[in-house]
Amino acid sequence: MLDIKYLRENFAAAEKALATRGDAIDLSGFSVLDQRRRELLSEGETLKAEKNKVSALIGKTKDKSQVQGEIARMKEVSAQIKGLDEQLREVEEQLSELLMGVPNIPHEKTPVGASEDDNVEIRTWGEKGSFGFKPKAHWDIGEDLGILDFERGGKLSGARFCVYFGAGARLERALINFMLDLHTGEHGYTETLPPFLVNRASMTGTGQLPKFENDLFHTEDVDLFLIPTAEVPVTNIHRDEILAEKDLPLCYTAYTPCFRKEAGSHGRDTRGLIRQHQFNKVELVKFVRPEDSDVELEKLLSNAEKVLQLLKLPYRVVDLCTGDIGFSAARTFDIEVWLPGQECFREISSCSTFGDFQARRASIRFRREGAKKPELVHTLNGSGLAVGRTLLAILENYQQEDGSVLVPEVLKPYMGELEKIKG
RNA sequence: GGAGGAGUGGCCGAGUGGCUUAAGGCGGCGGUCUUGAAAACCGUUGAACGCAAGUUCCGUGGGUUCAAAUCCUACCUCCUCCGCCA
Repeated sequence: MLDIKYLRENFAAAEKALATRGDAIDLSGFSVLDQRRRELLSEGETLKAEKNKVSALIGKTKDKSQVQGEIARMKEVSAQIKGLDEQLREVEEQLSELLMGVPNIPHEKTPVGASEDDNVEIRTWGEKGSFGFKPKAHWDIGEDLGILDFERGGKLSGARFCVYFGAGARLERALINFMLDLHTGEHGYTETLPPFLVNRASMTGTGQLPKFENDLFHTEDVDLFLIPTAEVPVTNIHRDEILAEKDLPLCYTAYTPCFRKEAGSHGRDTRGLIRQHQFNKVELVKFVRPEDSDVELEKLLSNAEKVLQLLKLPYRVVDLCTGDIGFSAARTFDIEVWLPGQECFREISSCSTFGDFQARRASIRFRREGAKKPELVHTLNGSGLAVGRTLLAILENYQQEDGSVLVPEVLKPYMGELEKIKG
């Protein structure tokens, strides 16, 4: 959510900045609602002050017959207050609906652009391997080795589900443990294991609701949602809290499965592990002081890159433009891994800063040493990494001509020292 | 799922319609004393909105009343017991 005061005082600038996102954002109702709200508030509060004063007087008067006139008048005033409060509630609801639907203002460093074609590649790492044969796509490698079974995934659940077997299942588990150990052991993150189902308030806090309910799986008998990313439960850990400055930055990592409807992507990436309704991810989440958020984003990004470097998987980093960043994000770097089987780079991590956008929605604040007033924190998060996509990148990059797949050096301890996955 | 009980400030906890501007304690912060510390003593200590006066917040939403932490109501959460269960 944007700062209502900022919007009031910098309306034109905000509108202009939001326009760089591309899609039309209607802020036209804001000024009228904002002004109406303040009028109702002031009118109601004047009456409440009067009511409080006279009620106290009535309370002090022993002989109530002397104050019958006041009592009758206050009855009238109470009714007026009730009416004003009702109007205020309606105006605030409309205002909140408007504000909750407005995306974040892009960071000043976010490149301006209309679509993903305007994203800026900022670096590449590693050598694309040269194969003496035509590299296969991971769905063929996985099925040939008997470690991925998309057909049975379909039988059990439907399209975009998969069953892992044997060394494939173990490789997924190895990657989760490897990533968590790296981030907790080397990068200073605290491991958390949050709920995979969350309530409406949590989804609203991070920005999935109210706008993107269609993308979420929802439970029928109780009003809960399956998390689309660990960002949601982990960021909401500190919802409605005031943190101590000395505890910042707070850095958490979490493994969770993620559930996405992928509404609107019918026909895209239908084969393989790229776009599943359920996938595993190790997430990194930070709560930081505003002045530290740019530096912390760089660190977060390098923490995610480290995973690919240790796995020796080639990748590039892309600075997303204003037209391509997500609803809540102010700035986003995507890490894209090289997939030789498909001869393209595919997103494997998305590292974002949200500024105070999520913190305001979720009311996550901190108090500076010695300060009286709390301030909003900045929140950041990034994948470190998407596990299914990492597994498929390993299959494609480590495949051998005979159809086997070498196990990356750093994963061997997690794979019982297995050297190679064979059919 | 059934039967009871309970939700008050950072924490504990008093408060059963107006004298609550939420007692008291703990913790935090500042001070006195001290070479320094501890102890003791004194003071101070929530948030939101509003230019301000002021208003609101005692789990959440409704209601009763001139007046609600307090009464009614629905919901949520936690605790105890029973049942079921990994």
